[in-house]
Amino acid sequence: MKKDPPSGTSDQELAHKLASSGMRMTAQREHVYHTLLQQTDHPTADEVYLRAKSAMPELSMATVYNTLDALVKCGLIKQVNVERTASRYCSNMNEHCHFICEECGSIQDVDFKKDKGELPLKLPRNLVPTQVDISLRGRCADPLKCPNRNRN
Amino acid sequence: MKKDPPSGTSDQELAHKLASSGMRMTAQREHVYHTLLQQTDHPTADEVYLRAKSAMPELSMATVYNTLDALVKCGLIKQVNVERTASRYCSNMNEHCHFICEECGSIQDVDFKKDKGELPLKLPRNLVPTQVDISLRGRCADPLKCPNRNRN
DNA sequence: ATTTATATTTAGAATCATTCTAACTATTGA
DNA sequence: TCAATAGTTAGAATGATTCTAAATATAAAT
Repeated sequence: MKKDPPSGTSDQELAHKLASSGMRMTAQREHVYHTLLQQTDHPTADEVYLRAKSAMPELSMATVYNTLDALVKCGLIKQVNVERTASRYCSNMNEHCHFICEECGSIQDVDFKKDKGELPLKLPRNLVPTQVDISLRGRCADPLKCPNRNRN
Repeated sequence: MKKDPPSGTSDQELAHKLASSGMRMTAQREHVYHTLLQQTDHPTADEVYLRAKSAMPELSMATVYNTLDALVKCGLIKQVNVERTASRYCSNMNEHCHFICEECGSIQDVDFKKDKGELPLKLPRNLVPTQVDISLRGRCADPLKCPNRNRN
C-alpha cells in the first residue's frame, strides 16, 4: 500500500511548482522532499542526505544540495541560517520564526500572532523589504531534558 | 597629532572591557577594533584582516579571528550572519537590525523605534529569549547606483 | 520508435571560511 | 630575574559547500 505524503504539498503540486521554475520532477527530488516532511525538525544537508539515503542508497550528496536549492527556489522549503555552521532546512511554510536554545541547540518554530502588528522599526522609505527573518535565542524550558537535545 | 578614535569605545574602556573578561589589551586588539570603527560597513574577517594589515603588516589572520571573537565576547562588536558565507562584523552597538539588498548585497543598519512595541509573536512561556535578531531582505533605493555596491 | 537536445545525477576534486596546532614572544606577578 | 600565563604567528586541518566532467534520464522533434 502507498504511504500518503505526511502533509505539505502533494506530488502533483510538487511537480507543478518545479515545472513553473523550469525544473523537472524526479524520483530524487520527490524523495528528498518527502524526507523533509517526515520530521518537523531542522536538519542540515548532511542529515537530509543520511535520512534520504537509507531508502535510496544511490543518492549522492551533490543531488541533495541541488535538490535543496531547487526546493528553496520553488518556495517549498526554507533555508535557515542560525549559525555560520551548516545551513538547516525547514519544511514549515507557514509564516513563523525560530527560537534557538543556546544550551541544547534545539530549534523550535514560533508562530506569528494572527493580528500581526507592524514591526517597531524606523525603516527608510527607500528600503523595501520582501522578506523578514526573525530569530530568537535563549533557553528552552529544560535544556537538559530537551527531547531534541542537539536534534533540532 | 593623535587621531581620536572615531567614536565607539575609548581605549581605556576597551582595556577595561577586555580585562573584565579576563583578557589583556594588546596592540593587535586595539588596532583591529579601531579598524572596525573606521568604516561603518559590515566587513568579513578577511576584509578586516586586509584593512588592518596595511597598518600592521605582521598581523596574522589567526589573530584577527581571535580578536574578533574577543571583541564579540566583551560586547564591543556584534557578529552578523546574513548568509551562510563569511560572517560579518558590526561595531554599531545600538539596538538595530539589518537590511540586506538582494541586488547589490549591501547591508544597512535599521534602527528600532523608540517606543519599541512588542514583537507580534506567539511565544510559549517556557521559551525565554535573551536575544532577538531581525534581518530584512529586499531592494535598496537604487542597487545599480548603490555607493556600497558589494561593499557593505 | 529514433534521434537530438537538454536536464539531472553522480563521485570526487576543489574551494572557502574557520578552527586547530605547536612554536615563539610578550607580559605579569612572585 | 624568573616562572607562569596569555597572546601571536604561520601553516596545517577541518567541514560545509560548490564545481567539474562524465554518465544517465527525460522530453521534444522527427
